[in-house]
Amino acid sequence: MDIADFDRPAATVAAALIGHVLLVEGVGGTIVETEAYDRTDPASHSFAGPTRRNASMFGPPGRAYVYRSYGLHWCLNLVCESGSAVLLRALAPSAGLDTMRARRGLDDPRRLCAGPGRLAQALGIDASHDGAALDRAPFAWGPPEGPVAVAATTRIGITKAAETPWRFLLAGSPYVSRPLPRTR
DNA sequence: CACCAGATCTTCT
DNA sequence: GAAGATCTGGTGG
Repeated sequence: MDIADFDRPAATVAAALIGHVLLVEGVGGTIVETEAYDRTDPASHSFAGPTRRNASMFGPPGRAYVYRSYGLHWCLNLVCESGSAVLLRALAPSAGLDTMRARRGLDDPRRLCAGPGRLAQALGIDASHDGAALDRAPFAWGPPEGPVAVAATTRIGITKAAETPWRFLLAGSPYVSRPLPRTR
């Protein structure tokens, strides 16, 4: 991902990010699950306009938006077009496994980064990263290594706009927080 | 595996 | 003062 690529609709960026490698201080892996949120979306923190918490969502694209979830967890978003962002929900861990295991207090690689709170904990993300530029340290990026099969489905944990298919997955990945719903 | 309660706190109404 | 873009550990099939 080039920094300029973030200045597009969140759903476009969310799909394009699948398969890229994200590292924070050299720790991370391949992005396998994302969700998009934008200004016109009732489920988005930005829906009601700028506030103290969501200020980063209305700042320049290509930066981080970090918020506290349920008073317990940090969640990492990547800011796109003004008022929109992509929530990182899961990685396939590939770098700094020992660091992630220590931060998470468990071994199972499938559970190290499967979920927004878990991912942020494994990467050492907290409020100090809010507003940080994504094209310099501690962040580093790598392109997909081959063809990427992206699947789209509904988002998780929301009550408004629950039917909007803005959750993107690396098809078949065992590292997602929840599998693609069964079709029939 | 499914369901549920509890933890914990910032933000906005 | 209520509501969360969640996670974990418990219980019961």
